[in-house]
Amino acid sequence: MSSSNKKDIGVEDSKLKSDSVINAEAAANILKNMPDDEYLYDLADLFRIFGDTTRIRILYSLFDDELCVGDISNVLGMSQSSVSHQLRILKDSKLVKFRREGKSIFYSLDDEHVRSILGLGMEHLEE
Amino acid sequence: MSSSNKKDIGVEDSKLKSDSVINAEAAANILKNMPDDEYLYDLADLFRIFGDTTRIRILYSLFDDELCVGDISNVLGMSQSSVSHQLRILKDSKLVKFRREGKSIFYSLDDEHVRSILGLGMEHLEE
DNA sequence: TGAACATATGAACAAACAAACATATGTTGT
DNA sequence: ACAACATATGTTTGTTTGTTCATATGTTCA
Repeated sequence: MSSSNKKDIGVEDSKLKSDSVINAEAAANILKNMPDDEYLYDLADLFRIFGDTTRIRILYSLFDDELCVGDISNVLGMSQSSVSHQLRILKDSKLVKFRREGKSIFYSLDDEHVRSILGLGMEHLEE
Repeated sequence: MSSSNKKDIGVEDSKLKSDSVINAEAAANILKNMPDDEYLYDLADLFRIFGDTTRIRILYSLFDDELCVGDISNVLGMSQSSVSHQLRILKDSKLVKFRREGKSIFYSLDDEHVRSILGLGMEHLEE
């Protein structure tokens, strides 16, 4: 804590917004409407998954169809180990699912949120 | 959702590595439909911004109304420096905008994508 | 059962990053 | 111009994290 949270509020301004610090009631209201910290932590965790180029590329390679690990490695020109490590992260976050077929394991996007989140991100970039 | 059309492939395609299941044409098609690397890098950059609890909390504190830096510090119980550093990152990514009013600088969400991206993330968590 | 193949996992290392501290920039009122 | 205030920024530091290498697990087929 470094600054006081009270100052001379403008005489003509009865609304919340002014050129001074908000009051304690408004602050409490903000905190009340905010999800609890654990939830926000999970949310940040989720977006952190999307925050890596390798994982983004993996997700995009799975956009239309499932692929096995070796295919992803070949398509993206990455090592099998690296792809597998990242797939585990994507799997733990329920962003991809998998099915085994013989020696291969096929990965695919787990739900529609993945596509829509990627889509919204792209929309934001186009501005 | 398509999922089971990759069986008898890769056998006669000598260009493929041994662990490939899809053929070269399919692989080329995936790459063709994928945004270029620079774009994907920007996309990962954008989501990385959301991938931190501090920034998520800042964004949520701005969900309904603008706030100045000191208000955010007080509401979230964080140092002014830390908030300011993170606001710069949010500002550079066009996730928040600001206006000066006297000594204070008021920050607010820059566009509706911020709210919708957060919303989609929350939807994904509820499953 | 053993060999070949496909994927997963553990450990080590370097790069990226957020928080803390100190300091600088910019604004207002006296 | 000076003092007080609000915010921004440079630097250091401890932590997180993605990649690589080596190895383990698991599957198929002869």
